[in-house]
Amino acid sequence: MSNAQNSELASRLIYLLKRTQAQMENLNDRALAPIGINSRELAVLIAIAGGEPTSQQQLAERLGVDRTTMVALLDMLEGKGIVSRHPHSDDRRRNIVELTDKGNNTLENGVLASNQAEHTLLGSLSPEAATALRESLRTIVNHPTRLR
Amino acid sequence: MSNAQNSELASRLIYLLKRTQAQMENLNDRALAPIGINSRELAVLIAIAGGEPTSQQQLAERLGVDRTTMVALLDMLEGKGIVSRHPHSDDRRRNIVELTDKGNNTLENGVLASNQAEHTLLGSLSPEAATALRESLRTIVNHPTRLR
DNA sequence: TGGTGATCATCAGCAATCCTGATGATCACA
DNA sequence: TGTGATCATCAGGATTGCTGATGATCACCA
Repeated sequence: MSNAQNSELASRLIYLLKRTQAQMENLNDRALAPIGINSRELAVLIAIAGGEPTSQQQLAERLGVDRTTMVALLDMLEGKGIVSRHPHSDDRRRNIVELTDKGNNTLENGVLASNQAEHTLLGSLSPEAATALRESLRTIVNHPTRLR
Repeated sequence: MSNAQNSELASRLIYLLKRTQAQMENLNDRALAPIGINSRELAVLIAIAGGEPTSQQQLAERLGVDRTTMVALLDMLEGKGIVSRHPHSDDRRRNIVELTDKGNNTLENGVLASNQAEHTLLGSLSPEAATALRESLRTIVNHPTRLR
């Protein structure tokens, strides 16, 4: 059995990725709970803050979620007073999504909490291995094998 | 802005892991489709083959899925004639889950297809980086930060 | 022998997530 | 002016996950 480890569950990438992602999400959710948001919502805040004010659809594409999912996500965040929707002055089909003052505050605290969660997840790796992991994932995500 | 990249979405581990996992699952599902199973089902087959014949609950724990989810998963696989359930002779509360002949065949072809999918996912990494990625994920999964 | 509590597989039900396909409002452009 | 495209939204279905209950079976002990 030359490459028997390849047929073991603990070596399958699909298994390792799913487990690691679930662990990261769990750590994130617990770190963010005191702030009143979850992992998904923090991602939305980062996406809003990290670029030009854009329409909901562009925001959804940045995040990799469906456009209809973004509606519910923003409904929730707007209900918490964290984001605001305004019709675009030049194109009233679009909504400009912005962070409120409270939203900026939540984003700042959320990023700090999430950094801590990442640190916990990577605790068993050397700093070099942790950096390499992040960079490898970036490479994979930025080098998408056309999925359609 | 010393570590501004840390507040960008493309550097967040939660984002990178979710995207990478989704890509892996997509590649796997497409590679496995001709065989008649999906990623989750292949994982079940590997878990069954990779250890002692066990109860459904032990199997569920190996895989990291809920015990009630395993019921539906096995219903599907049994319907396809890939696994079989037999009451344990010494403890008739338990079901012994085994691969049928067809199941062993499906497992073999499935692993080959999944290897190909992994190769595609890792195509943009050097062989060393790919190995390091897999090992780092193994380390994280095997070093669980107690999640409860 | 009988009784008590634990374990197993299963099921019903609920919540979260994702996607498809529609709708009405608005825009671009000929 | 009108035709087709784009935007946000909504309704609905499919998938997945979990909680709690059920009936069968077991371990253990009085």
